Amino acid sequence: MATKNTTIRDVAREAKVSVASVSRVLNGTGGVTPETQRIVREVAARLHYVPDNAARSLITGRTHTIGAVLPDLYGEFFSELIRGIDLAARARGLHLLVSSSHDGVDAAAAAVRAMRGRVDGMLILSEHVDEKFLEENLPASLPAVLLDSPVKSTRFPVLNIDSRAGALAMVQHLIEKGRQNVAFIAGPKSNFDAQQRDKGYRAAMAKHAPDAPLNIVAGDFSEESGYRAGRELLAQKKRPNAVFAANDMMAVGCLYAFKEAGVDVPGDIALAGFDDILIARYVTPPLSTVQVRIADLGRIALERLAALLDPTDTTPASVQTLGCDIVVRETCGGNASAAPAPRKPKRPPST
Amino acid sequence: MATKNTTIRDVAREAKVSVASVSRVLNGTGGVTPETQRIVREVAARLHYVPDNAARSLITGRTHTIGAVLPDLYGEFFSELIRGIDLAARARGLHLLVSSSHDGVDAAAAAVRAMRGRVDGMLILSEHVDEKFLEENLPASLPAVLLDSPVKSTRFPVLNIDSRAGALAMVQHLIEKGRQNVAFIAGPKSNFDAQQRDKGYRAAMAKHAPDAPLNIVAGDFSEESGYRAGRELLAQKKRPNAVFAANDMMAVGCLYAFKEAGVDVPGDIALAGFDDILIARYVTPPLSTVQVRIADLGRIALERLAALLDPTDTTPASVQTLGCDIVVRETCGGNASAAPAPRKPKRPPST
DNA sequence: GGCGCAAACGTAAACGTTTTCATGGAAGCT
DNA sequence: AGCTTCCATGAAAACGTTTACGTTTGCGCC
Repeated sequence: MATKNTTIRDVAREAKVSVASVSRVLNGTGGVTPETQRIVREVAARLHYVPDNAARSLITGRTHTIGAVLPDLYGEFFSELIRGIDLAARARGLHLLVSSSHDGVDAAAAAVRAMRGRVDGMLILSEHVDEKFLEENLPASLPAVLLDSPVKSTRFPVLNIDSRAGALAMVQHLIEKGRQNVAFIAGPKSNFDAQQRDKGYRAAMAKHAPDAPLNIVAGDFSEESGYRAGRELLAQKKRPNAVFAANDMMAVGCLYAFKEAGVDVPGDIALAGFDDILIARYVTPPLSTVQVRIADLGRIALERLAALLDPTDTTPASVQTLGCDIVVRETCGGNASAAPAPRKPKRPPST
Repeated sequence: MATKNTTIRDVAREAKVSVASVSRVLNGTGGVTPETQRIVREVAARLHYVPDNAARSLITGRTHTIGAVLPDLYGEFFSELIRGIDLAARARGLHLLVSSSHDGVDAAAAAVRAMRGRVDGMLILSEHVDEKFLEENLPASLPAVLLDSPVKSTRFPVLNIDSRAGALAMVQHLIEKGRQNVAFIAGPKSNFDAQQRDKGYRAAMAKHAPDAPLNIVAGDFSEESGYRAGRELLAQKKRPNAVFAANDMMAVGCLYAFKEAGVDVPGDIALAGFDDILIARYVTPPLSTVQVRIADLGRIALERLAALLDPTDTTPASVQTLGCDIVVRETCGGNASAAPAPRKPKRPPST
């Protein structure tokens, strides 16, 4: 069990060459006779030799690993993001070190620092990260890409979802369907996306329904807060005829509040969410929402980071924004079919 | 940008002590005057010193990282599993290197080998892994825990979901509700869980409804295959009065097939799935299913692995099985309330 | 045949830690 | 006082690679 692992020296000895030659063969650096190569490879295979990554990293300064620092994420957003990152990383021969599940600026700082010497670059998604944070916690030489962040940095590329445009488009759609009185269920104040969606709502109202009153109720992205918001809206003297929730879970909560009160959706009140989570298409009636291509977000972020890793890269840091599309189902009075079409068959989870 | 990172030598020089002392202080090995400690810490903080993990790993042979090798997983199972693992890992000061998204035995082998020198142990969930595979691709000294696997090894602990018992309980429940003619929508032949659920179905039928015919239709865990299976069942001369699908997505597909055909669920046919994915409670009517505590699975697996990492550990390898509970909603003629209660507020995803 | 040159190969330094061992000095004991 | 014991500290080895540099070898050319 505790047998020593075979090292490059063992291979060298067995193959009757120097360690340098073994290294050259295995790395394809060239300058080795085909015959010698054959022998080395044969011996390496026979001894089950696998280079030790720690030693390799130490000398080369490269780990071929990138770190993903994420907040405490649940559900689809998380898995899709990781999937997008992992796929893109694999395509480039990079490994993925994930560090999720930490709220608080201290936890984030610890996570970032713990990656020193472990990764070549980082993908960071956290409310708590600003430029100062990065200056303090990131080694000067570590490239990083920020996801979904308000910071405008000259050093770090930022990749955002265009929440504002998505929200604007959806609210505009509702208004064009003849629902002027659009209410908005807001997300957490501190959340960047929530802020952007709020802005989108306001912009759409100002532009397309300037006479209608703004009607904003608080929420925190949870289903329960959506449910409460729904009841609150029903209690208003003048009920809105459309509700736009800052995310799908709140929209679902709101939907159940409406159902419970016997309010017809979309007959009495139209409803829309944001994110296009899986359940959006399974609630009754299926929920209109704004789709974010999360896996793409991960992929693009990783590609941006990979570019940074390449020393010949000269692309300046910039803020890039990923568009999102509205998907019209039934809750906003669209004309989709009654039963959702079976999803295109994806490879199923193993259980 | 490319400034050299500060090393332990820089700290030692600045603090006017030897590198040994700095190492001792920072690792809390003891044997250092409080005063010296103070100085070292102060200098280390001032210089933003962070130890290089590659060097540390090289000498200690420990990386404080565990690797998770997973197949190409989508959705909830994946994210919950990772979450469970990550949480438990963090609690132990371990990092998590994930390698998902690879089917095929070769990809799995490459993933496993690439982790040499990068991790202290591995969590492996893959159809393609058997004992021979591990012997060939795992360094002798690397501990590993297998998830959801049929292999019985003396060297590697295995952690399974008790799919068989869960399926048995659910089918038994359906029969006890008066539905003797339970049909089963099977999962992929090669999938271990699918096999276990099949066994559970057969066992329950044999024991509690020995006179009813077995009625098994094929599926592949996808919603679409569930939909097709549903239509197939409806076309039978003698329709079953209950359907148990090997996972929730197929149950949902089946449910839409029934809805489309105007079949009342659970009035005409009862329905149940397996996994308790999020959408199970949001379809109409809410789906009865078998709950798997996936995050727990991840947590327990990691704890098992962590125990293996401890050299004083003597626990022998064993096959451990994690129970699962049936959750009765409306599709099996249970008596749950009409609208699902809002879920207990979890921390919301960031978008 | 001597010369130079390039290709193949080997030697050893370097990477940044941890850890063993040696050393010096202070303190405790008789 | 002389002895041992113990503790804080430093010097240096070790971990397994890559790579700069030096050495050998083979070969063609004059």
